[in-house]
Amino acid sequence: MADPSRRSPAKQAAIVAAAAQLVAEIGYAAVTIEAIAARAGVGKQTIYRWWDSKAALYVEVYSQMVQVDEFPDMVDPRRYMGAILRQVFDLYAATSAVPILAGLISDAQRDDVARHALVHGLIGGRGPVLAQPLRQACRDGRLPADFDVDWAAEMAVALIWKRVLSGGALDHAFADRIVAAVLSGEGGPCR
Amino acid sequence: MADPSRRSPAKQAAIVAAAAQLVAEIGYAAVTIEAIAARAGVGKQTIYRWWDSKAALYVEVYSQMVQVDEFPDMVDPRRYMGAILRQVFDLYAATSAVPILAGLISDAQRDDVARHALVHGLIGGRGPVLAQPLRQACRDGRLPADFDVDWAAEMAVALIWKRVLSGGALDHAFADRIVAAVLSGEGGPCR
Amino acid sequence: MADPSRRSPAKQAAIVAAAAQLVAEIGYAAVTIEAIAARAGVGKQTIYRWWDSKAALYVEVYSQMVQVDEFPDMVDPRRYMGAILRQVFDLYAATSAVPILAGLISDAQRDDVARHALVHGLIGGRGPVLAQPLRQACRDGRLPADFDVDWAAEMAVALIWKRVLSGGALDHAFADRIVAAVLSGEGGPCR
Amino acid sequence: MADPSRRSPAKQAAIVAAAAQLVAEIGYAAVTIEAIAARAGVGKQTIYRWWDSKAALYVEVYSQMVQVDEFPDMVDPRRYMGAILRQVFDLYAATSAVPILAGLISDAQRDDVARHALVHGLIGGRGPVLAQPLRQACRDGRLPADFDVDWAAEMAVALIWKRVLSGGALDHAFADRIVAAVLSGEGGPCR
DNA sequence: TCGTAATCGAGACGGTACGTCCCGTCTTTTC
DNA sequence: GAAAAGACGGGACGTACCGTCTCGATTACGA
Repeated sequence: MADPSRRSPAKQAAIVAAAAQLVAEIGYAAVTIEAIAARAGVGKQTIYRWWDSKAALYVEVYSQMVQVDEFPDMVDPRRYMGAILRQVFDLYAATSAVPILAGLISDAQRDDVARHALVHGLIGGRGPVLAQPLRQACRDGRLPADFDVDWAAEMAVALIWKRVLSGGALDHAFADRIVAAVLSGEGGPCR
Repeated sequence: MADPSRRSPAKQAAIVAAAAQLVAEIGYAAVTIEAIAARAGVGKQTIYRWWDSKAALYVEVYSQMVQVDEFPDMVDPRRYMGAILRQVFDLYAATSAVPILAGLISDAQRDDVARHALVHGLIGGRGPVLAQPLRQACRDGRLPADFDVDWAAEMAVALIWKRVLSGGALDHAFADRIVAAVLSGEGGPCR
Repeated sequence: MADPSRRSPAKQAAIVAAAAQLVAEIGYAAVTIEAIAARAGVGKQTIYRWWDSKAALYVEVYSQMVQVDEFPDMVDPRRYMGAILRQVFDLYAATSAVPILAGLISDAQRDDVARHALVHGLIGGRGPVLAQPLRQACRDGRLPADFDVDWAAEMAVALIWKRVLSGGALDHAFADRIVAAVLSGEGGPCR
Repeated sequence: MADPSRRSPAKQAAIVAAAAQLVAEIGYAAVTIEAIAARAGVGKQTIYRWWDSKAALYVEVYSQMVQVDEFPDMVDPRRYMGAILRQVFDLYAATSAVPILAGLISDAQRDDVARHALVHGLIGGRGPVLAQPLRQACRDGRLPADFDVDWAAEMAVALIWKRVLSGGALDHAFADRIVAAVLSGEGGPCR
């Protein structure tokens, strides 16, 4: 879109904050660009200048919300993945990230930005966070060399999306179950 | 709503057919109730009389499309599940069921009918088709007594939804992978 | 429409009564044929069989309501006309005739039956009741031979319609004023 | 409603013009807001933003159409009133004002804007144009001090409405008759 | 210190679809 | 075999937002 360097940081923050508030208050589906603009004290055009759509804006809101910044040690893949997932789920519990993620998965059926974000890992693929460390572990022998990292990542993402979409619990127990399902069968040798 | 016995079967079929055609032609998101009514040669009200929303209508379209009517033998849970999934995926390949299912999962975030249908397995949960036979197998000893059928079903559904939503392949190979992931880890070959 | 002799008098009465009730309760504009049918315990078709439209039905309701049956002596045109008008206004006060008449005048702009009824005196022209006796009075010399009966009738009707439409008072004082306005100027010689 | 200073004069004119055309072509009752919007090349909402209803819009159309701008001398009330009425009737003959006025009187039975406009003389009451000069004439002695201006105005309006509603002629002869009926009886030639 | 340009709020605008209402006709079912 | 009950095609309603487009008021900067 427009040159992001020209974004007024204050306005941008106000918009993102307004968007986050509104999801919490009325839910993703009920939020309109007009409402965000009004809440942020900003013209509609100012939003459209920087984001193509509601979904595009919420991709940014989501990624600011769910910022994994402390990466655990990658000694044991199981431990690592569990730690990451628990951290993410804690963020989910503390923010409105889950309804946003649900809204984005939903919007991905009609919005290109959301679709692209989901498919290309900004959100769902969790490429940098999930897949790469596992790939490294394979190379290092902490996972079998033929371990199918992509499949593991797909399973994890699938399980998370499913609960996000259907309102299931996203707690530590679920995190452990995901790790078990994704790493135990094939991961046996790692033990 | 209204007394279902007064529903005109011809109209109902015309509406469902029009809805199915339109998804195939322009995609779920682009379909409007008005377009369905026009295509079916029907007043808009005739649609609203019997269905609360586009999603409610497509729940019916979907379940007519994906009618599993030949149930394989339940001797081996693995074989059974694989057979069921392959059958469903064949129906998916032959119809517009996948975009509809994606649309419904999407709409479930804003439409109660779709949400209810999804949660209660009429569509995706595959409750009767997937879970019950597995439960039976546990009771019969063909699966370990402590096999977690609900978790197995959730995994299967999650994997399918994920591919439906992100446009991944839904072929026999995928069916086999689901079976492996869902039944091998805990179950082993029925011990 | 259909042969009126085949009307079931009971149903017809029920329909007319329901129509009268409904005007009193919710006003002419808000009444629908469906509501009348429901209230009368009758199918919509039964109403349409006998009347072309809501307006056509209310023409009948109105004329049953405002039935002038006691005609005063026609010795003095002024007295006669005053008596007639007072009688009509008393009926107006006792029934829902005024809102019905207002509704009919209104509907006459889009309903042929109402327009015809208004123009041809069933309601407004008051031909039989107003004009003819005056015409007779001219012939008898109780009014000047060149007295313009049509103009007198038009004035009377105009004044009544105006108050009916704009919600003005329709009382005995108004009746007297009409008589004065319509008969005094020209009627001088009658005195 | 909205801030009138933001109204686009061009759109507003286009809408009013479209409305005027359509009455002329298909009659007041058959005109729909949708048709006006389409004809004016305007979104429906743009009409609803500035007018509450079809009637509200036509109040404006009518008052633009029937703009009395040359006021005759008020020396002789009879002459004055006759001149005004002839002027108005000439405008009626030259425009679609009569069907609009009929439609508005009709709509006043179900639309508050039309009712208010009619009652408060913006349209039919002709309050400022008819009543005030007569009132002045009373004060100046050109009419008897006890001349009932309100009644005179009511009679004039009533007669006009009646012909408007029932399609009677609105010509100079009618204008003269109104003047005669309204001013001669009580007033005599200003005595 | 001031013009002058860019920026931005506010929201009007054309447009699309919504879900509702009621019309007048047609169909089914019940008595 | 008539008529209640109400489904039906149709058309307009008034509303909600979309994404684009003016408009002034407000800044912010170069002269």
